[in-house]
Amino acid sequence: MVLEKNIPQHRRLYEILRKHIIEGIYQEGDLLPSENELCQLYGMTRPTVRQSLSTLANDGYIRKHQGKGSIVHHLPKEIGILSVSGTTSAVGRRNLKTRIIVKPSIIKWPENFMFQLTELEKESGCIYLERLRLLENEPIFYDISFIANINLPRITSRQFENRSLFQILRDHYHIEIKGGEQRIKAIPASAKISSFLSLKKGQPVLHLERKMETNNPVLFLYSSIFCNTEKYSIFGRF
Amino acid sequence: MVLEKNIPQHRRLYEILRKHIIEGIYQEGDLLPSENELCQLYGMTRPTVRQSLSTLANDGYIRKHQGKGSIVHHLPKEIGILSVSGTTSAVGRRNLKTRIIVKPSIIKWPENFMFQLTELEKESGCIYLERLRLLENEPIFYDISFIANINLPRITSRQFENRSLFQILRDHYHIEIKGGEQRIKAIPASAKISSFLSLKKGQPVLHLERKMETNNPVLFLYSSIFCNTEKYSIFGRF
DNA sequence: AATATTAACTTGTATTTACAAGTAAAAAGT
DNA sequence: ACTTTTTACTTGTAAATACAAGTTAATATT
Repeated sequence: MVLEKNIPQHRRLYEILRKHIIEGIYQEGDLLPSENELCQLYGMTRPTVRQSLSTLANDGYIRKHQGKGSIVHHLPKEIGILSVSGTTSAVGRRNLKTRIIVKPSIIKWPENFMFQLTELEKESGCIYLERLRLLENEPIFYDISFIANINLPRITSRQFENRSLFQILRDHYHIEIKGGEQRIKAIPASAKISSFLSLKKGQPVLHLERKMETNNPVLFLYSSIFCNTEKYSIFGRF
Repeated sequence: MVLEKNIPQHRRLYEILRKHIIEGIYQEGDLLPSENELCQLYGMTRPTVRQSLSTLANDGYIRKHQGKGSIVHHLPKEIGILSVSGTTSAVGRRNLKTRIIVKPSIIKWPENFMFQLTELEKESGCIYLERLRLLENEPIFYDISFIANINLPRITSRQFENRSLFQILRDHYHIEIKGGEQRIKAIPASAKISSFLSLKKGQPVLHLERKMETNNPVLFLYSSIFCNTEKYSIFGRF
């Protein structure tokens, strides 16, 4: 859609190294080239290289050891969609399908919303949708999303099937997820959730309430996610 | 115990600002002094100040906006023990008590341990303990800990009551938590867990399996934690 | 052969300098 | 009164330089 040209050098190196790690060119336990070598290889100075490595370390791709070097950390082998350690959610994707259950529509915000809303958000109303996400053809997530209807023209008429919501927001509206917060609970599955996740009613389900920040300071994305964790676990780094 | 003298400047500023935020001297939404002002105030140069701010941003205490400044982010108001966003676990502590259920002892590692162990770990055996943690006098966490028995003399004879395990490790053995990973599941409470957490058997319980890395590259801490999330949620930033 | 020392690496910390890019308020123009 | 432009701030990126401190392997010593 839009070709980003002005990517900073440290970002560029970050992406290169990250890709190499994901693709297995650098494997778990491997030593990355030293900072000085990376400087030479990519024509940057050490502070710039160090910034890339620092971000990689923060995102859990490498660990740094003084005197030794940067060591590639093992990738999460479990399901990575909710890991949210990296900037994108591209960690080890499996066979993931998305099915729209409730098509996106503009509604009023629910009473007693799970997060505190700003006045601007309340006035704007929200875009609402429900999706079921299947992993290896098994229903694992039931995802209810709320997005404040701020500067998102024609969003309800877009194709959401088998495309990441985040991808649409990035490609069409230049919206990037910068961070967020979440609350996690274990709850008994309701009738609705249990049927979608093919569980017995009352079986334990993981419930996540998330608020995501974007590069637009007034725009947040909210999700209420129910997970069947009988087979898969949610994985996280810290 | 040991007085750390050689604290780097960026670390020092990080701790100062973090403390000010926690204590409410800087409140949510407030603008921190600009980078140049901080340079003057604390006699540092901008890269040094920026390193402090970068860490604060990473730990979720502030958000940075180009052209605007560093804005104090709201602190997690829920229970912070498992937030683990900061370097220490000092986020908003409430009335938290710890009760030892199984006193620390040295045992062999369980068969089929929840994480892959190194040969060194297997040989060393592990220190095992079980603790119940109460929040406002209600049992919330049941924590089963495993620590590889590597360079930890006399640890089984130490006082664990009402003292953080991490604190003991830091004060007596200079061990700091650097990061880690975890798997999260929702499971039905077993008879044992339900009785400790005063729940009905089969009620949903959050189960966390954690592996924590330390400043000693060969030493890891492991915990299997069961949480009663009826009243409190686990809070996390990303 | 075993131990201690040295040297050559590695990352960590810190200063100095410069310009780019985003934001907000003051100043100028209409 | 309103809009546009300028200005003065903010953070972001990047280079060049220096030394400290941890690690490892080669070297010298015992």
